[in-house]
Amino acid sequence: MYRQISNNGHWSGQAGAAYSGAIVAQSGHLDALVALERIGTRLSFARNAEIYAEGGDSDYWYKVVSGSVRICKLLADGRRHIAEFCFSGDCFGLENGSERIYSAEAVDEVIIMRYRRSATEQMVDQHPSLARLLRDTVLRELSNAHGRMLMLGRMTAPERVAAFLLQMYERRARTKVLDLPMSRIDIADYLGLTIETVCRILSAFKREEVIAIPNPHRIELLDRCALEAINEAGGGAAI
Amino acid sequence: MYRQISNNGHWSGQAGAAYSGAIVAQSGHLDALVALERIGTRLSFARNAEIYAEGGDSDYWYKVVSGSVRICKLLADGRRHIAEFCFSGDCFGLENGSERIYSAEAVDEVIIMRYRRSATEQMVDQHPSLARLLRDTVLRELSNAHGRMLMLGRMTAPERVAAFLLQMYERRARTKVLDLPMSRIDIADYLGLTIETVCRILSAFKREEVIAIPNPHRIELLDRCALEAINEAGGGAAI
DNA sequence: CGCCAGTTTGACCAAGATCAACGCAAGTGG
DNA sequence: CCACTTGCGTTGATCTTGGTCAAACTGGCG
Repeated sequence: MYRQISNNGHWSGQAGAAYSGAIVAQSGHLDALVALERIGTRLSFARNAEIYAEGGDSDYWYKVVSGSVRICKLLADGRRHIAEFCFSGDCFGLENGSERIYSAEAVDEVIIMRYRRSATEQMVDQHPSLARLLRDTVLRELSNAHGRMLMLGRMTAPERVAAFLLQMYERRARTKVLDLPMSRIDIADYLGLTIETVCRILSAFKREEVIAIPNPHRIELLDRCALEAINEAGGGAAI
Repeated sequence: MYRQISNNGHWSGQAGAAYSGAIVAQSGHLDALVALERIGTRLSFARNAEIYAEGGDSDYWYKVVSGSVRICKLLADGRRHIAEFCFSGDCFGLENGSERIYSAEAVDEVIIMRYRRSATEQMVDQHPSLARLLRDTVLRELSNAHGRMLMLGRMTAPERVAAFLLQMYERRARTKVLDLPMSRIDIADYLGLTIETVCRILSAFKREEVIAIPNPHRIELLDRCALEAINEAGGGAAI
């Protein structure tokens, strides 16, 4: 049961103009976005630093500029669940209630934009297009969540790992060589498996020459079709 | 498959149940709601009828007036997954893409309101408050989905069944006597278990006098604290 | 070099799935 | 009215997947 979290992250105060991903990509609503940009603050966090804690106030929402973030929850008896990984361009921390149900942690070195919720609320009322943009972001998240529910509820361990690899392929670089910033424990807690099972299945895939594992954080997809076949059996990739 | 009852439903229909009235409950935006009402159509469906099919167009979204709806997906090899049960007041079919990823079916006799998406889109731009209302609805759904993910990924079978019973208690009548409109198979597919496991665990709860089962569709919560204790161990109820 | 965190592998175990039979109440048709 | 069917639900016996426990391996670093 080793699972420590190192010291805290640090700010780098200045408001920056870092553009990538979810909201910006599908825009065409530039004035609203520029205004949104103006109310954001740029922050940076060290590996394993806590971005916000379970139980804290949800006064802000965030957008990843670079690096990876995990949204997770630790149960009383040590079981952990990772609800989502967020990569550059992804939004997180958009919540309904006033209190965080999950915490957010930096998987590696992370830079994010932080937006005050109240300020966004006002802007959203003035810019219907921004409202729709935000709503679509949330709807996409909801659709992802449904895919993950299907995975956790009805897919076997190999199907889950295959789906995970394909998902990472789609969401990160669409290249044969996949670099995974997160640890095996993170992957296990994301897939609802144990670290040993994840290892064994990756090893099995390696044995079957479906993937290669030059080092633990780098996986090469040698035979993506094989992975897709495994995943297809379970109803298609989540996400 | 469905018959149209009358062109216009009425929102006041079933104010009441705790969880219900997603949109209505927190309103106070009457003009927008009345306008929304005007673009809705009231429909009714027979038990097990399909409200919309996987793969169909997502031109509409819906709100349950009475009865229960299941949002589900059938995999190629027969595995089935139920993403959500919707009871009176709940919205469903709000989606991002143009195509349905899940189907919706009537669990029992159901009456629903149907809203055209395009019409809603226009209204939403004119009524910022409605936009926020809709977004909050989706955010609540997202939060529920996260709870379910935790359950499917990290909770044991007894924890899931306990969580399910408590959830039904909260969402339907908050009375000792719980009537469950759905079948055991529906429950199993919702919890990511098999029908046999659900039966066995319900029987175990009955043996321990935590619940009584006067008939398959009626369960009495004799000892809600015991259920809560079981559920707590797994990180608290989903929803 | 030895230590430490993370990863991998093996042996064994148990939760839950699968397979099979039976119960039971609501139709249905003779 | 009574056999017969049909669709759930329940229970038992057995099997499999993935979890648990334990030990070995690897690469980085003081």
